[in-house]
Amino acid sequence: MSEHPLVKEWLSQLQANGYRITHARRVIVEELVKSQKALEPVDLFTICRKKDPALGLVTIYRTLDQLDQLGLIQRVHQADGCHTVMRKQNGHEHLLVCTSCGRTVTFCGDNFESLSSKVASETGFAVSDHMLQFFGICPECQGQKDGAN
Amino acid sequence: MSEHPLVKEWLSQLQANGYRITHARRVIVEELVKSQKALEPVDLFTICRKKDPALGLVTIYRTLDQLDQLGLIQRVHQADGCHTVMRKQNGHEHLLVCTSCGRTVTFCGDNFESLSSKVASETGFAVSDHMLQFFGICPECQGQKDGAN
DNA sequence: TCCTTATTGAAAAAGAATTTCAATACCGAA
DNA sequence: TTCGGTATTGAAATTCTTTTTCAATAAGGA
Ligand SMILES: [Mn+2]
Ligand SMILES: [Mn+2]
Ligand SMILES: [Zn+2]
Ligand SMILES: [Zn+2]
Repeated sequence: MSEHPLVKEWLSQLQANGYRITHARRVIVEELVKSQKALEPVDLFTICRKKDPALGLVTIYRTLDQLDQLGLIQRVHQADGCHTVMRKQNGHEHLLVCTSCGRTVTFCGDNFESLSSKVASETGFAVSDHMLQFFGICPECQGQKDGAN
Repeated sequence: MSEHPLVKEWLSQLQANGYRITHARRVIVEELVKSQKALEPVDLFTICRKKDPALGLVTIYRTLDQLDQLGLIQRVHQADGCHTVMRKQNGHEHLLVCTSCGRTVTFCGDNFESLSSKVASETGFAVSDHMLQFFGICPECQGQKDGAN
């Protein structure tokens, strides 16, 4: 029952940017914040509908756009495209994604300082950002396939 | 006029996998191999149509699928999705993508050996792969905005 | 050259995302 | 608390992308 502190934070951010706090937005934010899986818009729609049967898919798309503009969510890259989203991690955190079920965990410890400046000077590009993800099979999915584990 | 050696290589690979070498496939492969930019299917279609005005967009999609299955191309991740493709680099090479024009160069030098095994043991995931891209502005696009450079 | 069949492009269909619009819910001002 | 302006909503229509179907064609081995 306890409300995830990020929900309050996100709703405040929306409000601070001139958006109203509506029932639809609250439901969507709650589900996005708590999800441990990368979700497609239509997945999120299905989940949110259980809390608000009148919700429209179009509101999912609109709200995702808004949260994206506020930098609160990110697309998750997978072999077949970037159709899922998750809440954005801190700058130094990246995603490890289960290719079987979409479950994610985060990790940090990458350090591209020297590599990116080396690449920048060699190519003339002004390097401003990076995207890093690890892929693998989560413990639960390993168990299902291997039997006893 | 000289033909890119990769064209021959890709066509051989297609043939080795039971595909016929057709005019459409040759044109598509030539353009993909030579492109320095990440391309959307419809971009590739427009480009290839200049060499083969009868080409159908559906053949672009089909050929991209085949090349993808052979591991010859990869999706390029960008902030708004993964709608573009490029030829795949060697395992240790990654893409630096211009967020303004899509031009790409490659770099290597990342080393996730120890990080990925650390993450694996901490999370229980079987980590098998990673995806890394750098983003920035290429020299040409820098010049256009800044004036003299 | 001939024959088999993989491949093709057009058209239709399916799927995903966006736009339009009238009804409604939010929220600040009385 | 009520009221009123307007941001937000869901349904429907539209647009954009990708896939499927199918008859005609072209690749390439015999
Ligand atoms: Mn990082
Ligand atoms: Mn690497
Ligand atoms: Zn899993
Ligand atoms: Zn991606």
